[in-house]
Amino acid sequence: MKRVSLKDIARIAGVSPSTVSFVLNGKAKQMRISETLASKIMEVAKKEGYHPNPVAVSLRTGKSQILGLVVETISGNFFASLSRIIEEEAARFGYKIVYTSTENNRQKGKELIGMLSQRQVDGYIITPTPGMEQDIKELIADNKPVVLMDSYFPGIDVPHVLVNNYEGVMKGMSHMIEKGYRRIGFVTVDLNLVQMEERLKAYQDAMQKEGLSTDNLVLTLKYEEEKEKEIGIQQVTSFLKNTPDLEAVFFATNYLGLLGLESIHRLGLKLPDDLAMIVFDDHDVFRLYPPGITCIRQPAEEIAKTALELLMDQLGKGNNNLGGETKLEISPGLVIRGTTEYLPKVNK
Amino acid sequence: MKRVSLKDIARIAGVSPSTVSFVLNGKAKQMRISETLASKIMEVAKKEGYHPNPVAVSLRTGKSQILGLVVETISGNFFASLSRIIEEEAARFGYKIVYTSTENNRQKGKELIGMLSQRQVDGYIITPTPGMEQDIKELIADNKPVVLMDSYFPGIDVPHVLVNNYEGVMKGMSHMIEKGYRRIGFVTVDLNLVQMEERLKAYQDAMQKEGLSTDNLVLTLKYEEEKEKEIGIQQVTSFLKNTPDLEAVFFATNYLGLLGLESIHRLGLKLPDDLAMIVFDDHDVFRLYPPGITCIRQPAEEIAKTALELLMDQLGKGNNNLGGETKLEISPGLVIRGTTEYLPKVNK
DNA sequence: CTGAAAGCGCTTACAG
DNA sequence: CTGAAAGCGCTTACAG
Repeated sequence: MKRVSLKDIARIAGVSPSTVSFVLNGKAKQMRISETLASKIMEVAKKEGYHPNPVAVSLRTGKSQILGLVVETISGNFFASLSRIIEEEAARFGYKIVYTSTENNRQKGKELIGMLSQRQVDGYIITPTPGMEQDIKELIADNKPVVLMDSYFPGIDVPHVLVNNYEGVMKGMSHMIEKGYRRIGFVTVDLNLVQMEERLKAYQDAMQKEGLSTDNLVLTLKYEEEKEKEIGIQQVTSFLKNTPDLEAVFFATNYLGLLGLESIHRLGLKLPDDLAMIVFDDHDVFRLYPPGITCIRQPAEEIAKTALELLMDQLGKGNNNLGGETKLEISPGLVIRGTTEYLPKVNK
Repeated sequence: MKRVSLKDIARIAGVSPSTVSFVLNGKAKQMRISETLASKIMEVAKKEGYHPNPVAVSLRTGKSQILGLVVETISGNFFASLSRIIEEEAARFGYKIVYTSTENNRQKGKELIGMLSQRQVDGYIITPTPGMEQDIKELIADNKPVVLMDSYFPGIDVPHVLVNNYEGVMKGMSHMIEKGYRRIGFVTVDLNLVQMEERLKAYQDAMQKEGLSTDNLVLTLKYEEEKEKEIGIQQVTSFLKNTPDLEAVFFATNYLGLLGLESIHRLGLKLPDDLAMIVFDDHDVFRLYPPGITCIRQPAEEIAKTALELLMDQLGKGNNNLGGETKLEISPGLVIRGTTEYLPKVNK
């Protein structure tokens, strides 16, 4: 059962391949092909079950209708959500997604060059990690359509869409402060990424605005250590134990929040009576969790959709309704598990 | 900055394209090309930064080095884990992954035909859902390499790899029974899939073996209703409330477990004192959860790796160390959150 | 209005 | 040992 080719259709319809191609690509009237002939060709194509070979089209046109998606890790709710939505949306524009996760590359020292070298993708959506700057610059220099998600490099002028980290943390801090919390700790990681800096800054600003000191209230884990789960837990545990009068802790990432949960569990602390917790959540992980935790939730759907639109803009598709924007910040939602009642006032 | 082509390399090296092709494809000595010439060509290629155009290779050879991955939903820990591992492993064999989720298709009535019609993939790894039988048959008839994951159709002879559902539930039930639980409920969904049947059967067999009745202890949600989260929760809630002397509940899927948690929360029941819970977990979702829950965990990594190996076998790669096996069942792990101490004996 | 021809970048019989 | 040539299945100037 061989596939029927365009040439087959031409033969059967008794016309030349070019005519078939024009008709099938909707250029019939542009080429002034008679309605009669056009519809006859359409019919034959349909009857024979003709589907153009995308590989041949790609070779000829230089377009593959495939987008490269580079995420940190496909497992993990946030990135999985992003991927799912991007795939859905891309399909609407006739694009497929091939994805690569960078988690190994970073460790094995492999770059996403491997990805780049396969230049059969029409565009890239990338969640940047430190050290990827060079690769992205090459892409840009190569005139490849690129959109960054979740983070960006201040030095590189490329469209990116991410949650408004500063505003998110601010919202969360305001909420905590309003609830009466004063001694609020902040646990972060020394990843050299803008979003981490923004989050820390917002925390500091929020505290300062209230005239609250942040001395000894910030724990910054080393990135390498953080990944050693046990080491991370011990550092957080020690931080929680040795910080006097701690009333609440803000975890700057979802992963840190998990470390925090384990620490709290080990210390036998009760949420939120002994300690309240607030997390800049990757996504909706904490929906599983019992009350006593406040989450800043990132709107994965909005981020993903926007990123794809920005890419479509570059590819000349889409509605261009985003104009010349190259940076979009999306306000985060504030999610509180179990309603705010679970975050009691603190007796000062 | 145009890409260098094979022809360019040939010109620069002063040989014909064929020679370059042979050398670069490691057929130098097979074609009796002199070492000197070969290494010279290699050098030029390297110096010019030559990378073969995969699209051209694909058109010529009919192979794309791309595998199609069809999962139910990419968001969701289990499938995300599967995807990640498959991507990793596939990369080792030089394959990329393009994936499609079926969650929409099912609803919108679209089949994965869209996927099929793009026949530029070399093989398929598919998580089957009801109604996909016909598509899979076509693939087989078309001689496409296919491996099913997580489920299979008894009527179709195609390699598949999944967890041993029966044994998994058996293990879990034995554990509960050993702990002293007798009135154990079972919540499932009327999905017409082998794995669901196996799970129910194991529950029934386990109970029967102990001479325990299962009358009124099984709740089967309608698939459509299950998806309406609120309806599902209400049904489970009502089941929990109206089943007298219920000591424990076995949830047949992860999603059902989530409904169960919400129900338990709403009823104000305390885990595991008022009610113990056991879940056939999609993956490691419940690692987040507090003690009192027992999980049957599916070994995503093993499943994914095995599936890929089976596919590589069909593609003529790999080690063929799986022989002629076309069905692999993997024993599930039994994971108990917070150690078994959290599952107290029941006073009968 | 329509067809013959070139060419996208490779691979691989085939002929020396 | 090496090169000229065909061909994978399309698209698109170009010539009628």
